Amino acid sequence: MDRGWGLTLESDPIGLFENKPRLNRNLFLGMEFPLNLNRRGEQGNSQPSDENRTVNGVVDFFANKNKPNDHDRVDSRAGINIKKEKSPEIAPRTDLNVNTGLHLLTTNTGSDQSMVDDGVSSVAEDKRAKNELAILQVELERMNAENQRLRGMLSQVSNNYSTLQLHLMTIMQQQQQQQQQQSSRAESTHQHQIAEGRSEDKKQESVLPRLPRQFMELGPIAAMETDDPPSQSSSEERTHSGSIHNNKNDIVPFDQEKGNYRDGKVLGREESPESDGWVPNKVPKLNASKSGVDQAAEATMRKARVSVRARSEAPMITDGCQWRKYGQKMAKGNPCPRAYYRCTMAVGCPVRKQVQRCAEDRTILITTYEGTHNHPLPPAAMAMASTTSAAASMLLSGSMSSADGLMNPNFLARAILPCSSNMATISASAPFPTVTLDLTHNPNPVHLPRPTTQFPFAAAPQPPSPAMAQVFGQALYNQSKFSGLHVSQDAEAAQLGHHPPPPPPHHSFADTLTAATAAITADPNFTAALAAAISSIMGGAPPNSNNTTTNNTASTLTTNTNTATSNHHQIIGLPEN
DNA sequence: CGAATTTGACCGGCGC
DNA sequence: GCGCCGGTCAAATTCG
Repeated sequence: MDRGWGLTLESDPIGLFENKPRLNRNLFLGMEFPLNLNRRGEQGNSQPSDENRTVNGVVDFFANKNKPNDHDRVDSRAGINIKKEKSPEIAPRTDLNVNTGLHLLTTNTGSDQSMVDDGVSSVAEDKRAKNELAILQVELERMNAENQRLRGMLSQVSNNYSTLQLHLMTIMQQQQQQQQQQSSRAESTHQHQIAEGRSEDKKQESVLPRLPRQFMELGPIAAMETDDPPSQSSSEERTHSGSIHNNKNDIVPFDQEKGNYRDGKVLGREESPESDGWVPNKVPKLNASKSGVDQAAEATMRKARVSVRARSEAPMITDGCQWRKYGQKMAKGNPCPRAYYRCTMAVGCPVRKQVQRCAEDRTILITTYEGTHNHPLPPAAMAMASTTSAAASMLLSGSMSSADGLMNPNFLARAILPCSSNMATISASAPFPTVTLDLTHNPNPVHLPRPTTQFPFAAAPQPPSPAMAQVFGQALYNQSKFSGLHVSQDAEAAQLGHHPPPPPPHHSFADTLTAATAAITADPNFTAALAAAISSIMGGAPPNSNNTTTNNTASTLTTNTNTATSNHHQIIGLPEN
């Protein structure tokens, strides 16, 4: 059960706070550190669990303020904390009376007080401080009222935004349906003249340009569609997701108490998805009113998964997002339990992930992501999310456009990574294709240089462990490779095993990453750009690197795909060890 | 005391 | 139709 995280800044899908209410954004930013550092109130002790949930004070502020009955408490905390805070970080701001006044207040009651040796002037100062305090309180109340109003506006605009997007999606689907009908008519007309492959190409052309963007930009809407497709009458009809196992072809006999997870009484659960914004992992049954391509596209869009294999002793990869565990199960063929998490950075975010250790090598942590975030992400989360989105988009764009793409294991691999069928074999099998980013293998020096640059965890104060830092740094690095914007200056040197240069400055990487991510997601021809970038990189453009990573940590980007059927999972193209 | 996690119950697809 | 199985829910429990 979700417990009302309320509206967060991340759930600002239209960038309202990026544009208009500058004053309030400043207010929140001004409160960011006091709230974050001292958010438990007067005692000043912060609760670790809360801090774990807190990416930054802005997020936390919004989340708490919107919880019922928590608004006043948070506000009072803010006031108290600000008064307590003498930190120079709360700089006077000409555009923000609250902080300006508080700064004056703390100045008067703080270090400058020693300068006041005259009793009369001290009383006067005290009076003045009290007056300012009263003014500030009034101002704070006014700000709170304005915040409430703006929050209401934001909510309304968000709703309108969602409604419009749904409407747009409906129109786009209708248009595409018509387009495909025309296309199929044309195909049948020229059936004897046009080769089958060319027909498939035509279909690809009509489908491909739209889907990646749909995935990247309309992900939230796609997720909403799952819940309530406007043009689909059978919103209640659902099929179940296919199984996703560990990425090994292990059919290890596994005896477990099967009765634990089956049988029982019927329970009405239809209300929960709407009430808490959570979209169940269900795929609507194929609707007869839709074309086969549409159906496959929708199903694949929702079910595409990206699995990340990484060596880690930690129970979970730190990917910058906030997750809540909602289940754990024993999966067949793996003695290690599989944990289920959902993203809690925004209300109703459809992204989930499964975390499970590999049966063969329990140092390998398999994290499988599904869905697209419906909220902005911090840079650290952006890295992983964009990487997985990129891989999923890559997969979807190929798999949905053609039956061959779905059935041919090497379809995408040949198209995208012709230089290496071993490292980057990709397959996509209906209904739930999975791309595996294998970060556990050493790089093949011929095809891929050893990327050992350790990147910072932009949103994490400290990595959970050096190994994790390397793993996730690898993910970040891979992201940068995907973007094609991470310029390498020592390609050949690294490829030849020469001593690599020192790592790039950390502070600039986050910016680069953000820019790269933005560039990726903004590219209308995402798939082509991505393929080109990867091809060029795989063709021999090694990145900056150093020798800080041990050999057993993540260093190979391998895009594998599971051929997922209900009981058999085939890994194709796993690098031989 | 609120939030996060745990864990048994339950659902629904799919294979036999 | 039955049973297996992955996935999800939600009450109970734990944690900070």
